[in-house]
Amino acid sequence: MPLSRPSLVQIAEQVGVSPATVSRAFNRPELLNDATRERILTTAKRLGFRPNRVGSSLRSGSTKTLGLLLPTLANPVFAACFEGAEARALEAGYSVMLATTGYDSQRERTAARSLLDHRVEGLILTVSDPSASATLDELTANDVPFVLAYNESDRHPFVSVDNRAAAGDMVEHLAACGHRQLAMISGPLDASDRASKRLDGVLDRAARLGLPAPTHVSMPRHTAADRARLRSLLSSPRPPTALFCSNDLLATAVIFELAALGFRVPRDLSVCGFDAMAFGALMVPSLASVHQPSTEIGSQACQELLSALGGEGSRSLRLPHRLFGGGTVASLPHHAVHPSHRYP
Amino acid sequence: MPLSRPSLVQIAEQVGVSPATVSRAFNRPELLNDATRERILTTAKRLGFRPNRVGSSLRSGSTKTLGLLLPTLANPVFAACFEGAEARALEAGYSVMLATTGYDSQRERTAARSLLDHRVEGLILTVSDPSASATLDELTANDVPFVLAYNESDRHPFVSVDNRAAAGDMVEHLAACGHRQLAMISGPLDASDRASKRLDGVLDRAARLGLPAPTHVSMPRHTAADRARLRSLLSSPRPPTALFCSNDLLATAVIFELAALGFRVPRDLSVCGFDAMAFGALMVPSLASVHQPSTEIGSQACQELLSALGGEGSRSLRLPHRLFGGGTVASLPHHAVHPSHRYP
DNA sequence: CGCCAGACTGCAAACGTTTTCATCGTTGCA
DNA sequence: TGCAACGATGAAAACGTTTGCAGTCTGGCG
Repeated sequence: MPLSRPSLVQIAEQVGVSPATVSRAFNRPELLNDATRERILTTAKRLGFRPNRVGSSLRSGSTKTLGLLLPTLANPVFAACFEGAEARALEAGYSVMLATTGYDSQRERTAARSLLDHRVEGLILTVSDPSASATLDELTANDVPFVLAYNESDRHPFVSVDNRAAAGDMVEHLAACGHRQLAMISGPLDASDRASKRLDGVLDRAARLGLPAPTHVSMPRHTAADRARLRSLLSSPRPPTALFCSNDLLATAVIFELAALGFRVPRDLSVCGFDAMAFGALMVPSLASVHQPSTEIGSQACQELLSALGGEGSRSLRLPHRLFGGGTVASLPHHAVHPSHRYP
Repeated sequence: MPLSRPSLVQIAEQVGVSPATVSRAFNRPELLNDATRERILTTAKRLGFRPNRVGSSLRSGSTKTLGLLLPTLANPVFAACFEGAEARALEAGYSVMLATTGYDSQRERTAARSLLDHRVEGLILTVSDPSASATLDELTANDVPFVLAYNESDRHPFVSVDNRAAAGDMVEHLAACGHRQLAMISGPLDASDRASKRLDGVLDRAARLGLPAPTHVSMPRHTAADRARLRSLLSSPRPPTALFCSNDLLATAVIFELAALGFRVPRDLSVCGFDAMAFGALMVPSLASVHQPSTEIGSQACQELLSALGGEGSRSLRLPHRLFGGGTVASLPHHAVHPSHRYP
């Protein structure tokens, strides 16, 4: 029952060997005589010794720790990302230090600094705008390896889906269901490049399909729907028949507010989201959405970071997305829908 | 553009003072002559110096880091707990190291060990069974301060709601709505003492109210509903009219499976959950549930841990729960409901 | 003038490891 | 027999801080 955990040297004294030998018993066991190794290991266990990573990190210069910097865990997408990254890190013998930013670029910087102060060896992070991020500049200047998650960038390694294409696919689905007048609903665009890319994808694909230009409504927060803005959108001269929300949390909030405004989904209006969180599939009606593989985004980002640390450099990855048709999108009855446009 | 970040001594050399003085410039600025302090701080900034916490931790014996050990972040309850704890820790100048256990007591132990190896100064954790947990024993033996979150225990400090009472209150609500034959649905009881306490609460309160003894069905996982078990429950001689699920995720899954079995909620069957995750309020119909203040559980647990570290000892706290009536629970029409039993 | 307090700073020893280099037997082989 | 090579271990110097102690200098006061 050791009051303060024993150190290497205490074990060394007990066993009657040098500290170096004890260290080797844990790190390079094959170097030791079987007998000594056993002797060391047993007394170590008896005294409840575990090597102090602080000392080890200081001397070796490696903390075996990765930093993870995400907007919020309230969005299950990021929670899954963490779990993916954590699992992969664990396999590689790394630990993970998590910090959240609340979509705030100020906190983004201070949190990143804090992680660096702890001497994490690299970072996985999601930033507001990777093309103009003080945090990323700082990381680059300090030669800290990092991999972006969810962000897309042509200057930095990232792991994400192809947000443009994914949003486009959803537009295609909506069009196939007979919708022509679309609206995109998002949070503040400057706090999420994902939302921007998705909006681009929506506009682009709509144009390509010959639909009238979708309108865009920006909500004050990423996950809450403002009733007034919603009302004014729907009372415009040519109101949309389908609302594409930039994430599932927002989509759910929108559906809720629509109910309050007297609109029923999907009878009066179709709604879809993005992320395909597990929850959406259980909603009644189920939420139409585009699935992005968050756990894999986390684990792959971790994988890329690890190989960067291993000196192999890291690629950027666009993982496949998948369209989830759902009950919240209805086919407009008065439109003939070409069979090839149907989704399962 | 420093290739490897400079150290205290480099700054000291640059400025022409001793390392001790540089250290003081950051930790005890009031001890220094204003001029020297300024000189140090500016060159430190110029060279991009930030004190290395590894060295600092080693020497001072304090890492200013807390460990957080939770079952899974896939449950928003725990995600919120993290955010609460993180925020409080940040205020106190602490960082947080998070690890998840997946409800697995094996991983529970190894993850706790890993956190201790990092020399976290204390732990906030949720275990399967606090009354028989090898992990807790180990923590106690090593004199590591810790606070349980969500668990209740008479041997260890904890922060939670009163699960028994909370579950009881929901039973009361159901009874007030005219339900008499209840069923409790949970995951494996041995992996969650919360579920056990809630079941106790249900049985106890039902007995007290003179209801027939509720049946209990255990699902293989905490968040997934097994269709077969559900079917057999509902085809029993006296099927329940209301299902109390031990958490909201499970409740949602149950509602989904019920739909597949042809039951509509709440017309054919009432369903309620526990946790009152934000999401449930947005469901249509909204999910009846018992709210537990997860963010506060996290921040208060952190608070208690901090005061334990400060030597003040830590209390156990039962935070107030709150009943959320919701659309998934219907009043049985053929029952007169006493007005005093109504909930807002 | 002498002395002391106080303000400021430096010296050097830790903290718990890892790792290079050296040491010392032993063994294999010519 | 001599020598190289090898296996097993130790000595000691780092890694970047913090901190008790001691030192220097200044000014104030008797």
